[in-house]
Amino acid sequence: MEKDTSISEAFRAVMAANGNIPPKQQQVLAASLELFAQQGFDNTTTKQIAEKAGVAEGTVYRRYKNKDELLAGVLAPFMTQVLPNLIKEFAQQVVARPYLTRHEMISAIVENRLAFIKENGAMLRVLIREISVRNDLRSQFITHAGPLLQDNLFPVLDRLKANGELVDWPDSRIAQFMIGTMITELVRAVLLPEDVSTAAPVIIEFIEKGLAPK
Amino acid sequence: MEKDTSISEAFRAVMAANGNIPPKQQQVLAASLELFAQQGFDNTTTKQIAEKAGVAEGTVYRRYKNKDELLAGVLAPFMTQVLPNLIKEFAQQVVARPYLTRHEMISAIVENRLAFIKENGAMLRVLIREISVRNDLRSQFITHAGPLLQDNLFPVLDRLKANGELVDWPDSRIAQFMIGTMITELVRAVLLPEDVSTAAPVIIEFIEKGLAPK
Amino acid sequence: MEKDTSISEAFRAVMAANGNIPPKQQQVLAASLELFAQQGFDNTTTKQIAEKAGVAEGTVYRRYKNKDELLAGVLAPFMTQVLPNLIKEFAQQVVARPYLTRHEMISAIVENRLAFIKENGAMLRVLIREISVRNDLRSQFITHAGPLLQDNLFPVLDRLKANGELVDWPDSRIAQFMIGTMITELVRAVLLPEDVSTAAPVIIEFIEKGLAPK
Amino acid sequence: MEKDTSISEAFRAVMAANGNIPPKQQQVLAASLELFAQQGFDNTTTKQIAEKAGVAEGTVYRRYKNKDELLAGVLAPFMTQVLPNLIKEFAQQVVARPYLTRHEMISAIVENRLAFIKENGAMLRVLIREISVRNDLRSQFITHAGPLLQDNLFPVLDRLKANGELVDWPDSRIAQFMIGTMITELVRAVLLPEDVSTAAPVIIEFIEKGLAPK
DNA sequence: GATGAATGAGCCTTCATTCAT
DNA sequence: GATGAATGAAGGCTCATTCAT
Repeated sequence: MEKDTSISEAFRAVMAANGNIPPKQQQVLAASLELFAQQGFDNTTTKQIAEKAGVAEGTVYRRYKNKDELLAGVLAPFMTQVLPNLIKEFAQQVVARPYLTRHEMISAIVENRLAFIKENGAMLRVLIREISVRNDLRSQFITHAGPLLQDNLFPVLDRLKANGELVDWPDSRIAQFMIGTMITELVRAVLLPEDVSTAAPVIIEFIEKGLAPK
Repeated sequence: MEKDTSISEAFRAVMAANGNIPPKQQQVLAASLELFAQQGFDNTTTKQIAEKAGVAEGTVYRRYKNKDELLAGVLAPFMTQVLPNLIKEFAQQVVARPYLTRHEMISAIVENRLAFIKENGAMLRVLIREISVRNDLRSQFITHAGPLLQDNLFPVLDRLKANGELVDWPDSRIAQFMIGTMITELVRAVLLPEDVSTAAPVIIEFIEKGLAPK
Repeated sequence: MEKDTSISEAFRAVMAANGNIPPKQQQVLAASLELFAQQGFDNTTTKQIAEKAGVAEGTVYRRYKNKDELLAGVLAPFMTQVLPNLIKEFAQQVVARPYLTRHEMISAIVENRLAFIKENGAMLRVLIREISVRNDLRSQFITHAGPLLQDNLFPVLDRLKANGELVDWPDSRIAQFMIGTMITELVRAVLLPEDVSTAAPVIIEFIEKGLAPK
Repeated sequence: MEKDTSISEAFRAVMAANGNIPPKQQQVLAASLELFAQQGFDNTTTKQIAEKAGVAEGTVYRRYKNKDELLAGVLAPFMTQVLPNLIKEFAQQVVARPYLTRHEMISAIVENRLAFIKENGAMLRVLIREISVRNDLRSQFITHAGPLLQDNLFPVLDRLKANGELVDWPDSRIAQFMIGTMITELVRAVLLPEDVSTAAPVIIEFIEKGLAPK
């Protein structure tokens, strides 16, 4: 289950799916992601990208008109493909079970989403870093992620609340705690890179107890 | 308790305490912090800083040899003064009570630390953003924050664990959940800036339940 | 007498005569002329030329080694074919008449040369613009046009002068005034594009009177 | 009366009048004009300008945000200062005389305007070259020069026409012939640079006869 | 012959930094 | 100490040109 940490499976899958992206441009995207994650967008030069991708600098600009569009090109597939698939996949696992318990739901989310988060850590780090400073990205993210949660996660939460399985807080708050707690694992990986303990069980327990009804 | 979202009380206190920082340089620091938080370090020019500070560009360089030192100058007081004071203040509130409950501890942390986080949101955002990309800052942060937690928070956690008040997880994990959950409030403020609901009680309840022993 | 403002009859005739120019290259030449006239040589990219010509960028380079040769390819037929034919044609109209009047000569020149100038305005504009900056083009032009005038126009002028029909100025000066006055019509067309008044009679009158003997 | 052909008196006067243009920026303007005239705007690099002006490349951008504004900076004083002064100066010479002859008027125009044209040849060449390709410049020129002629030259022409001194053509046409004929001297200077004969008398005679009433 | 992806030199421009006043 | 004009290294980007298919 351990994947190449620099370029995620999901990313590669997206690029493969987009069969029309020529290989050199895929190398450019992959190199960009890696460098953006390591050094930040602003500290990465197009020359570095070209070198790491093994292409000329001009090639970087064949598909992407400028550096900003390159960033968009790196993040867009994540927002429009990876994220939606992920959340819908979750919904499918869960929506069919009428008597879902809190534990089952949270396990379903955490267990393979956590692997996903670690696997896509680079992309997530770039996304989070740039969202904090780019209004266009922020609103794009809200536009994409908001409805996804609203349509796929919130109905499940409401059902659990109705069944007395879940504390009666607004859905947005519950999502904040669930997602937030998972993301702390990303931060932990940055601050304590040597730590490799499997965190999933602990995280599941923390969220599960934290979200129990009073 | 007065809030100034751009330049925090704590920041001003530090600068005032450092009586040897001349007023123009304080303006430079304040302008830098604000601009770094709004636009990011890399997207902020020294010209913008000079303008907002009401000084000439050359003046920015009197005390700070270069832009990197200016960033250090903005963040260092936070790391070396604000953060230590904050944690030690917490320790004093808590260390004297032999039969501290989990609820009391978490309330003590959340209640005024949350206000602090919001108040110093700008600084924290700059810190978090730059830590993710600057190794020097990251190790500096770990060097400073690690021992502080080790010395002031972890003993308290150990005592609560010994009293059966707290789940038996490693201290670092407990800290991760506590601090992480609080920081989700920062993120929430960025993504949903219009939301102003008081989150403290909910956060306390979530952490408290989440960290209860099985 | 059909006008096509973008690609002149004369130009097409030249290209047709040069039977060895393949059609794609003719399209390239035509597109180049049009774009050079509209935007200037330097502001025209080979990509634009390729697009307008409906060929691939590489095809532009099959016959013309580089962009400069393309410019030469556009202007050369004008200099070596069109211009000589034009002047010789004029000479034939005029040389046979021993008692040519000033009016007859100037009418002969202006009347259909003016149509020619307007028709080939694009080419002339490119030529004039680039001559002012390219020494090779300038000397090439002088080499071609100088003898043509010398051989075909100047003898006629001399005869008229001998007959007391023409003011006794150096031939080069007389040519300057005749050609210059006609070219003002080009400039007028650029500055006042909406104006379409027939200028020929006025121009003939102006030159005719201006060149009368004292 | 011979002036430095590269940087005209008028240009220097304008810059001196604009007392607020610092010397380095004047050097930049002068170098730009010279290079634009010699090589054309597009073939001149900012590096060349900086070198010729004896400044760093960055200095070129202190006053002018980009290369286009530099071109505007070179030409604007000509359009807004030099040209108006020139035409008004002419009007003063001529407007007071109720019984002005055609010869007097044309002499007044040609005699020192011709010197001016040669003196400012560089600027005029840049202006003419760029007007043919830049719509903004063209309309700016029309906006400036049109009314100037309308207000200062045309009334004089009308008076002469009323007095039977001038052929009855539209003012714009008369202006076209007068100005056009003078500008042929510029072209002649480009094509026959070695020729230094004084052309003024011949030009005056040509225009004067050409514009005589029938 | 034709294509168009790829190249990379070189351009315009920005901006952290210096230093004479 | 303060100023801000000047610097020049370095970055983003363009586009004429090449060449494998």
